[in-house]
Amino acid sequence: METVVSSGNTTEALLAGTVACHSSAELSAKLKRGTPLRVKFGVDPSSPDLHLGHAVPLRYLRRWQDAGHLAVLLLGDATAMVGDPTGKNATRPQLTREQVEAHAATYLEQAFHVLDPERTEVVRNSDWFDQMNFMDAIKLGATTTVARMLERDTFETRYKAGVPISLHEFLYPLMQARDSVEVRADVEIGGSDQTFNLLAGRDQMRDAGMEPQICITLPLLVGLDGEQKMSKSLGNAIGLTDEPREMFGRAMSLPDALMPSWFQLTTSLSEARVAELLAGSPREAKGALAAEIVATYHGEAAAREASEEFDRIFRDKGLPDDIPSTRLQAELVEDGSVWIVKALTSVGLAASSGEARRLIRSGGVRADDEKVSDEQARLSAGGSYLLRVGKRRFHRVEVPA
RNA sequence: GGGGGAAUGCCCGAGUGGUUAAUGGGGACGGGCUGUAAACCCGUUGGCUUUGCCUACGUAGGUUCGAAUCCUACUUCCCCCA
Repeated sequence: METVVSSGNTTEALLAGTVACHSSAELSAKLKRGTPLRVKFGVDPSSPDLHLGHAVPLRYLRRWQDAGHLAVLLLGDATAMVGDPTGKNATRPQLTREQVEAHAATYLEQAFHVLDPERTEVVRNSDWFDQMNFMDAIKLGATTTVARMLERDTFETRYKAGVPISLHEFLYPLMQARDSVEVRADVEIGGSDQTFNLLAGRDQMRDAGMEPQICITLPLLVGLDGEQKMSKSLGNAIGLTDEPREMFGRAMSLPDALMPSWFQLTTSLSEARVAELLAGSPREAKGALAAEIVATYHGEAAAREASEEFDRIFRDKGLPDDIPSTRLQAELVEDGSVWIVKALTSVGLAASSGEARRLIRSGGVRADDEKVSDEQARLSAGGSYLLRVGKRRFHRVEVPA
C-alpha cells in the first residue's frame, strides 16, 4: 500500500489553525500507520455557487492532500433536498432534483480551483440514499432521540420561539453521519457549526462496527457585514465565480477588524508577510488581501487589473473599463426626448419610477457627470449619455433619434 | 379528537371602527465625512402618466357613511389537553 511521506504530515501541522479535533490522540494514531487517510468534506449543492466561506474547508482539505492524503469530496445531492438546519431559523425550501443537479456540476468546477484533482474522490450521497427504502430510513431515525436533537441550539431556539420544525429536518444530521459510514471516512472536516453533525458520524460509524472518524472543525469565515457567518442568503458573501472586479470591490468593503482572520482563512500569505501588511496602511493591506483573493480564483493578471481599475474609479474618481451600454427603445421617445426616469428604469439603474424619482431627489443621479436635480429632466433623441447612480453604478444609454 | 391563540410592508414588530401607505427597530438605498472600512450625521424605503390617482394589513365574502381593526367561511402556523 502507498505510504505517506510528507513534512506536513504531522498532527501539529494538520491541526494548526483549526478550532477543535475529536480526538487528536486518535488522529496521531491513525497518522502513525503511514497510509493515506480518507478525509471527508461534504457540501450540499443547495445554491448555485460556492463562496469564500466554503473555500476555507476546501483550502484546509488541500493541506491534507499536500500531506499525501485523499480528499473525499461528498456532494450532498440527497441531503440538499432536506436542507441543513444548522444555524437556520426556518425550514429550507425543498429543492427539485434538477436544481440540485445543476448546482452540483458548477460546484465541482469551482472546488477544483482549490483542490488537487489527482487526490480527490468525488461521491454523491444520492448513490446510497436513493437505494434506501422507508424502513431503512426508520432504522436511521431510531439511532438517536428527540431529546438529543432538541439539545441542539438551532432547534432549541426555534422550538422555544414557536418557529416550526419539520420532522425531516431531524434526519439531516443522521444522513450526514450515514455518509461517513458509506465513504469509510478516517477524518471529517467542517466548520465549527458542524460539530454536532460531525460527531453524529462518529456514533454511526461506531454502531456500524467501524473505527470512528476523527472530527476536525474549522473557524467560520465572517461575512462582509462583519457579524454573521458568510452566507449567500445574507448577502455578505463573495462568490468564487464572481467577476474579478466585483470580487475585488467586495473584498475592499470588508470591515478592517476582519482583516486578520481573512488573511488567515482565505489566503496563503505567510504569517510574517501578513504581520507586515497589517502593520502598514489598512487601505494597502486590504488591497493586498483583495488582490490575493482575486488571484486565487482568476489569476495574477486579473487581480492586477481589478486592483488598477478599483483605484482608478474610487481613488482617482475615474470610470470603469466596461460600462454597460443600452440603446433605448424607440417607444420611450416622446417629442424628441426621453424622460430620464424612464431611461433609468429601462436600463435597470432604478427598480421603479418611484425609486428613480427618489434617487434624483436625493442627489444620487448624474448624467454625463452633471448632477440631475430635476425629476422631469429629459434626454434628447440622438444623443448618448453616461448615467450614473450612486458611486458605482454606471450605464451608457443611447437615445434613438 | 377537544380547547385556546396568531397571520401587518424586505425582515422583526406596533396598531383593535374614522386626518392611515399604516408608530418603532433592523436591513437596504441615496447624500455628507472617508480609505467603497469603522463610527457619526442627514434623507428615502408600495406602484403610477406623482400638487393627483391606484393597490395594500393571510384568502373569499359580509356589516358599516367609513374596516388592518367587527362578523362568517376557508387556508396556514403556534400553544395546551387527550
